[in-house]
Amino acid sequence: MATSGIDKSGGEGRIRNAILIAGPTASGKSRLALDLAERRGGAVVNADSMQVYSILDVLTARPGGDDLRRAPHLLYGHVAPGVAYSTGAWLRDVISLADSGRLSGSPPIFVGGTGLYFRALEEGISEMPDIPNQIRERWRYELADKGAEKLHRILMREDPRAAMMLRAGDGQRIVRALEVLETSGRSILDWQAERGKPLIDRESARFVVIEPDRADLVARIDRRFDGMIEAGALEEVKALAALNLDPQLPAMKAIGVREIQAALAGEIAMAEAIERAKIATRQYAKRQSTWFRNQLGPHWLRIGGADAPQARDL
RNA sequence: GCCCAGGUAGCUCAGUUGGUAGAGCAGCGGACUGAAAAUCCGCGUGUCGGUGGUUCGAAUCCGCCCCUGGGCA
Repeated sequence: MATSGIDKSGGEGRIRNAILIAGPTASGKSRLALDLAERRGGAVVNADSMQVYSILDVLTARPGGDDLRRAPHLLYGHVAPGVAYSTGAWLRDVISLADSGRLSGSPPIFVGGTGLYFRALEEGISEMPDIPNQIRERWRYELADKGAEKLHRILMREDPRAAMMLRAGDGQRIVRALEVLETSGRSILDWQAERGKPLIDRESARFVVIEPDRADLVARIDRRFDGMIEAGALEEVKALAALNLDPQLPAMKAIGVREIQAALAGEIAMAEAIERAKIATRQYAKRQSTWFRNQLGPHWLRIGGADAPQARDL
């Protein structure tokens, strides 16, 4: 019998009967997940890198109010914006949930737009060491100071195999390779070769990705952002700004934060800020769609088109 | 009505003395192994307002017309 729960007997996928729902921003995936959770009695688990942050209630379109009463929501808004969260941290949080038994009994529904999180769920992630803050800060400073090409040359000298896998302009990944090498004395390629263990049991899981019509999605994005402004996005950005956080932190890069801050500072008109945020959201949705189209395997059920996805279809 | 400044890519504009055009933004496609709402790579998508003329050749020069903005009436 295929009971829901955690398989601790080892190896393959400890989370059974999971339902994974991926989709670009504003595609209606949260609603779909909630409908499913109500029908099946499962918990909704966030798989979105920005909805984990508190304060950013409106701008990340995080479920709230009634939604939270209709079904349990896990890993939403549980991280302070001053924390530099990561894929690895998210995976650890999922493991804790699984170990605590909160994902058993009914199908856990993972929903979000962060492709890398779904990959980590499906394939696991290798256990690289945490990078000491001092090392991390130094390489980021070097990047800002000297530029990606210069760091790429350093990596070419220290770890030529890793350097050749990366573009000379891709500062973020170059820094990652350098800090892992310095911290562990091992190439990031060697770490990456040690695939982690899948967290979900593949056989009992269901994989769904929403692929909305592009023009339709653009219209939804515009409408939704206007709604965010009405729902208090400005106050939210003010509250975030009051924390005086490093603008490099992930939470500070949520779409709309930079744009609205610029408008509040009088650098640009609010209408301009809104337009820019809508554009940034469109571009983000496009990157998500590209990922889902090309990175998700054939076992993912692709739904969408003109009709809004319905829970009863699954 | 007259004078001036403009009409070139979806938008804002560049285009030297004539040789059928190019930047930024937008858009499109792609990559992605611990910042992923991040980071990076690739691609010009065009009746050069219209029409007649000069010329081997016109976005570039000339005439007329249309449109937009400003000024004078």
